[in-house]
Amino acid sequence: MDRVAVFNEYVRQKGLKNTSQRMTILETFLNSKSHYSTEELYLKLRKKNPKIGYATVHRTLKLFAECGIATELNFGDGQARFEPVHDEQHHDHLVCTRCGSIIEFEEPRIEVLQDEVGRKYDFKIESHRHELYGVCAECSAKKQN
Amino acid sequence: MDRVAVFNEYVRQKGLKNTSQRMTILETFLNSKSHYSTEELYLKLRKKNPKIGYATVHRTLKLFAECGIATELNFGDGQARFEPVHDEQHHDHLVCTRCGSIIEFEEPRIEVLQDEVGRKYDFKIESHRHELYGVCAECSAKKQN
DNA sequence: TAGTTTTCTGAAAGTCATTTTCAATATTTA
DNA sequence: TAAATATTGAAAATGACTTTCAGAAAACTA
Repeated sequence: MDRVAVFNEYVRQKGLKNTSQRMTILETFLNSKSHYSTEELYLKLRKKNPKIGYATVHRTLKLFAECGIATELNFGDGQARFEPVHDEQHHDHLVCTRCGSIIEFEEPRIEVLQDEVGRKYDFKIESHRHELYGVCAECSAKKQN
Repeated sequence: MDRVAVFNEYVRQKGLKNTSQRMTILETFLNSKSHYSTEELYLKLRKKNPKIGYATVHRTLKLFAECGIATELNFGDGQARFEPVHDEQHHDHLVCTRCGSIIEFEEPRIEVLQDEVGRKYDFKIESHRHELYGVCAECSAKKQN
């Protein structure tokens, strides 16, 4: 079931309504680069439809996260970011503290060790955050300021 | 060099001043349980000195993080938390989403894999965040609500 | 399909943690 | 000790997010 279908099903089951705004936001969200903040997506959406409100974008992104087609991220810059959930393997992020670029990485062996930690503490892991902050290859190559 | 000395040295080198507020905050911070939010530490400090201001507590905690004797944490509850840096091995956190309790864990093998990820992407890792969210043993044992 | 019910929307106001401002105060330097 | 400079606390400002509310839109019902 694709993500649009998942969303429609969620809306139906919850007795919510399927509005044109929600469809526009969903479409734009799914076709965007990952890791948009609410603000960024809002600005992008305004170009398509200048009347769309920030609150609606925000509420809709929350709704996406709720129904499992988006993941909320937070890289410590004080703005929530959202990325579409994809079918591929789970990934975490490298965040460049110079240019803000975000690289996704997968490391199944870390996931295994995480589960091990959970078992050790009798802790039921439901989610995790794992981010590596530093300087990306491009920024390292540039002259130091 | 202990953490008080590190702080004094930092203050000296930067041409800052060593005030009684900073000393009180440092002392209280180092002798507290980890993971205090600014608000929590502020309330605790007010009992010692009711005239101390929130802004001063906040500024001083930032200063501690700056000079390396505190780590700023953020567990997604919208409040920054700080913990004193200790000499022991680096640790990360298990955060219970029911009761808010925080368990520290160490897993050197994860650190090794992290470094490997960094090398793979030619990324200079400076810091990281790794948090596992879920239900702690105590909350699991309690009746479900 | 028209009427009814319910949810949505966008603008504006509110919230909350954090950050800044600024005049008074304290520390450090000369 | 005076002069220079940094710090403090209260209050105001900021900024991301959240709520409110009246009008608009969607879904249900007869």
